[in-house]
Amino acid sequence: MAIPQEDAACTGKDTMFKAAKQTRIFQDVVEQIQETILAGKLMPGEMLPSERELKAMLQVSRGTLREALRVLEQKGLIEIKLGVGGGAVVQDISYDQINESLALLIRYQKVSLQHLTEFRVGVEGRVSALAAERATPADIIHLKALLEQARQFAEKGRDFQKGFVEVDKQIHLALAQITGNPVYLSLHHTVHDNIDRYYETFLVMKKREMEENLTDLGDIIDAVERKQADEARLLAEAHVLRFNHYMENREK
Amino acid sequence: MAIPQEDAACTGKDTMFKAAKQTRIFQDVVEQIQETILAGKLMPGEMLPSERELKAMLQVSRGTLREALRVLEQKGLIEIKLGVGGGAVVQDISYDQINESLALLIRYQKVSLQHLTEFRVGVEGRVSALAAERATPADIIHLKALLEQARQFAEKGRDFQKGFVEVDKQIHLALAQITGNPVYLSLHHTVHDNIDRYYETFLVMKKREMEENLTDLGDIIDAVERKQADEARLLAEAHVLRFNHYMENREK
DNA sequence: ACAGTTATAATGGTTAAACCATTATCTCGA
DNA sequence: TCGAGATAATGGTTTAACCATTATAACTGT
Repeated sequence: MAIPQEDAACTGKDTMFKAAKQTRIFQDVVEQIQETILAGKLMPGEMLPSERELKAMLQVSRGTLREALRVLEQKGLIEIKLGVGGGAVVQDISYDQINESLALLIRYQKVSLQHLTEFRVGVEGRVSALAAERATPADIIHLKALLEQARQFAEKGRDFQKGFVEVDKQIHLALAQITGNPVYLSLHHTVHDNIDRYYETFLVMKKREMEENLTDLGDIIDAVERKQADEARLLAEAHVLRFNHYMENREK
Repeated sequence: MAIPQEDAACTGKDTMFKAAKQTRIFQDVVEQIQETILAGKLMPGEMLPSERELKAMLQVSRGTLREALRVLEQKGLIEIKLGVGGGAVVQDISYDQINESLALLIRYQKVSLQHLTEFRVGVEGRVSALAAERATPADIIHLKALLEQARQFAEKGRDFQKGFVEVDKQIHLALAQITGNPVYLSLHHTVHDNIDRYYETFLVMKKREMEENLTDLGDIIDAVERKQADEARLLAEAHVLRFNHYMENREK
């Protein structure tokens, strides 16, 4: 089922009419190049013509063309390389743009850690439940391998906290992948790119807490293996809350 | 609890070092202006100096300055107005940028309607559960007023489908607001800006289906009023699924 | 023949000055 | 008083030149 597309310029509601004439030529250039990329005529990794060629093709000045390229770069559609053989390279879509948007929301202080954590509780719960319904035997093997890595970090004690936290993250990533839903994958990156700086600053886990957390993860994976969606959801929710709790306790 | 901030330029992981010297002057201009805005020295609605003044203040050429302004505009931090008294106006943060990012993901065909709906099921379930825990008497009154509007549309029949769907959306928005978590508010807008075009294209509800849906909404609001979080969650999940079902049935 | 060095040229980054298009405001006349 | 036109400030565009970076070619010494 294909999603009905719409001119990317108007993502809002009043799509009935667009401005009769937009005086901004660079916008037109942005749209032309963007459509070319999104239509698949330019694949990730391929290069656009050089600025001097493009300006001739599009019949605009170099300044105008460069303003258009800045917009496309900011959208994450292209990346510019310097020097001979340089130029605009088409990028594969990534989470960077969404992440930066959320980062701006945070910096505008519309979103606090508490908000982000509360949201994460819901997402991880849902992800774990879906994973429980969909995990293949191969997925379970992968999860258990990650769990074993986590166990080794945990038993080595607090000096290996960083490694432990990293594996913890990978387990949640693996669960998101098991859902097969790219929205959860995107959110995983977005949330962690914006929440990890916290962990690096405030999170300090004792060995006992790592083991506690390890038990959480083991229980979640166990519930997933037994395909107990609701149980997995509740365990994951509690796990995220507990994880966050370590941080809040340290802070004061 | 304040979120530890980080240079906006590097949202990624390897924040240990940044490029020793970035040759791009306009990036520096972007950062200077962005920091000024995010630090609150320029509030939404206020204007930046004119391009000719700015270029003098920043000691850069107008072309370079304009490339920086294009980036800031694309980030949603400023908006440019034409004519006398025109210029760059600082914008309040909005969901537009996140929405556009998601729209790009969809157009890159990484996200389908099925994915989006599945995600929405989880979110609306969680939102309803949180709303059940937090709704004030005033919130309940507001919800019931919206429900009454929906009832009136439903009883007038299919010619008022558009109005009915609109009120349905407002109810979900109200629930998101009750959670008090701006992340859910942002997601509501993002999901709907990207899913509504579907409804406009494929959704056709008979009077009976509208009444069915009305019952759903009534049950959810009832569960919220009785503070039955789990019940509200299950009802909301079923509601979104059913809503989506109307569309899929029509499509074939 | 090879390795290291230098020169070349293509490409993005920047500057400057001029002109065009839009629009708020002022001025003037009916 | 009000409308029409003039004025000027502001963003949008063009041009042409130069700077900075870098892949490649040419060169040079061993």
